[in-house]
Amino acid sequence: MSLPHPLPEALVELIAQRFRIIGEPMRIRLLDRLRDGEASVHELTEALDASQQNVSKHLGVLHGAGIVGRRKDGNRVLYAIADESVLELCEGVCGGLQRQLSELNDLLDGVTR
Amino acid sequence: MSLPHPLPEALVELIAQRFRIIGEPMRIRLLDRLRDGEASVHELTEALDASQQNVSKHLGVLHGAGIVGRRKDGNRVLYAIADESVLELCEGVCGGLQRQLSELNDLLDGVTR
DNA sequence: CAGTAGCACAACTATCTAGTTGTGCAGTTG
DNA sequence: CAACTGCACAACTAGATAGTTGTGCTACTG
Repeated sequence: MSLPHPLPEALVELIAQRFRIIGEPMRIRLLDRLRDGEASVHELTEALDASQQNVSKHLGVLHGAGIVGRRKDGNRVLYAIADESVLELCEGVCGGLQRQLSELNDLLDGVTR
Repeated sequence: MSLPHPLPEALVELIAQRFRIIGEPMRIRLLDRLRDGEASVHELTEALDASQQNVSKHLGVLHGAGIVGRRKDGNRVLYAIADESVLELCEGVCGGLQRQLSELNDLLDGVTR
């Protein structure tokens, strides 16, 4: 376990902010789509059936946090995942939820027996 | 990589919600304190210099999400971490931030040379 | 070059939620 | 038993932010 203890306040804020950034369904959807590879705002707009301004806004947040990278190509801007560890965090959440589910299942099994 | 792709919408919402729950500094602080072991609302209130109602409220959210467990002891209620994977998520964030920092450092090194 | 496409920024609004104030119930104690 | 402690719930407010509307700049094209 490499997590400092007690957590310094600055780190608490950083960690919390990071979670808040990815605690938004639209941003997770964007990241999920970007797993297929680099995409333009326009492509993402169509893929997610959202407005261009909205997609651009969310991508701005992800870019500001260093989670996605961006490059220009003519009048298009292409985004790609820059920080894969964010997907690992999603995996971690899924793992944790799975664990909780199976614990619940064990409980329910105990009840029905 | 065990993360489903594409992510089902229900899973997107679950993941996002999970991140939002821990995207709150006070909740991270509570979890950090609970790393020392089980504690009552009163103890947590004093440790974090917050109001009892506020602490109780946040603990309620964490408990609802299965992140902390709770047991009664007389007129005291004791909380403990029930889902350690949440701390692993924090570690993951720290690891990711560290990676970003060192990439930035590499960039700055390149500039100063 | 005029018109079009692509994108990010500004301004606005509705919604959500953290923090606060107030309250009442359960448990403890003298 | 009355007074106190501990805690969770309700109600309220201020602030943050997602989504939307509007806009203007850059790049492309016929």
